[in-house]
Amino acid sequence: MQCTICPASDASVFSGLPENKLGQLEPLQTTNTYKKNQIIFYEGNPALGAYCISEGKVKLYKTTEDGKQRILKICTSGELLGYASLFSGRNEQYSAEVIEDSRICFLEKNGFLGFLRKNPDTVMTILSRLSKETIKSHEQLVDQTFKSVRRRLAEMLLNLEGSFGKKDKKGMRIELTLTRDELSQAIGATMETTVRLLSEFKQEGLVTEDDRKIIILKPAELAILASPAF
Amino acid sequence: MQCTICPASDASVFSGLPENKLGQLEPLQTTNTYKKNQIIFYEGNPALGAYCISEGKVKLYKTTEDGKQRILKICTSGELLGYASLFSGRNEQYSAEVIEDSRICFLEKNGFLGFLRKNPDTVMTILSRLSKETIKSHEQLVDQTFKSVRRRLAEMLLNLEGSFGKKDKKGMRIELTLTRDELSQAIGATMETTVRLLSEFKQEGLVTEDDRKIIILKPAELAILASPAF
DNA sequence: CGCTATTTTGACCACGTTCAACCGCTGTGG
DNA sequence: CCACAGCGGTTGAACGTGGTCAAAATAGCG
Repeated sequence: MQCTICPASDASVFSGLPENKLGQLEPLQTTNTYKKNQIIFYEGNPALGAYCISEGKVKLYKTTEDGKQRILKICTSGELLGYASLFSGRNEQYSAEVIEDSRICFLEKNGFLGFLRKNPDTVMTILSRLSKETIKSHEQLVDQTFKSVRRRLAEMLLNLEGSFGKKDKKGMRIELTLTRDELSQAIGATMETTVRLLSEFKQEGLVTEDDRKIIILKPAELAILASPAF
Repeated sequence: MQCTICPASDASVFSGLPENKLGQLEPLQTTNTYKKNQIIFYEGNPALGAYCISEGKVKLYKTTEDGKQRILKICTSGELLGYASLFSGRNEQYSAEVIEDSRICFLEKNGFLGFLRKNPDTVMTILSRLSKETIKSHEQLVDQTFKSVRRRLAEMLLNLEGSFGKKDKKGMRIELTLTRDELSQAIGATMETTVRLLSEFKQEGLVTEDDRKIIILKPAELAILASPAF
């Protein structure tokens, strides 16, 4: 895969780079394809480099000692994985698993760092991304501390709509197949409560499902559920 | 305050910079002193610059719509505040309140960014710090999701011991006066449960208190409480 | 078509919150 | 000097959200 013709180049941290700079990036990377359920790396692995998603979807999650998982983020084209561990000199801090067939470019640590040394603008872009990630993570922490599962679920559905929603005859269709387990791991609840709440939402006519994809029927009412009073 | 003689310079993101570079930093900053309970900035304020703690202690916290607070971090000499908002172009994402008389240097946004443009090493140091912060925040999220309050409290006490502990005739004394409210906000629980658990810990002889400071008597046993089984 | 994985439902229970009262200390004004 | 307000801390009782455990139903897949 050539970076210059990568469909994700607009959305990536390399967006805005002149063509010749993008060209310098190419020899540093190796492109791999992954099938659904493949693991890109595990939490605890040494950090070998960064991973740039050219196409596809990846879930990032942490696992507890007793095997429970918490999904931190679902990433898609243009997003960079595993860079915080790289810059902090730590091992990988989460596992990355492909949830939709993907093409992902690996940027080996030293080559990547060398490239960054010559491209301060890209460093600033990465700094901006990482900052947003920290901010997001802090928000998630507050949500997990104070908000009910019901509210976290409503918010998650609206978030997913924002990231993966496609207009559909019935409503906004979330183009992403998550198991109930994954959805519950993304909001920090058990599968059972998530299932119960989701069927409540269905009975209230807020959402429906089609081909294992959730469709948001009444975003405004969901937004009310996601608001302070609940 | 001159950066070249700042007691925090070793611990700061400017550590390792040659003296002349540090000198270039000085005209960019203004030093302020703050008394306990003073607010440095509020969540939602426009991000005007970064704040470098020369001396003292500061709590960073987020507030919910209904006034509840969650402490994200307690910062001390050498730590930089408010930089994630700066790099992401957002408003301040948390409030910063002084919990112990402090001397804090303000680095105005444009001057600071200009300095960084000429000091890529400092940028990489910041990148490393921010990465660690993100990692920490992800860990906190997982803890908040799965661990009991009892366990979070035990871990917090050990963390505080690590950051602020001083050897004492009785044990490790945490040199930090936190109210019960603040301690509970730092672990994401109510004051009542925190009080109850803390008095359990006292009855079990794990900790004691003296002059409003917690003293860890049996770190090993606390560490057991902080481990998976509990 | 049988078998496994995923989802759904039910019953029960506990952790932690909420609400309320009370204690002990400190500072303040009559 | 004492009364009392105010604040931080402590304790008790009741409640409810959400987790656990178990079993059934449904869907996916060889």
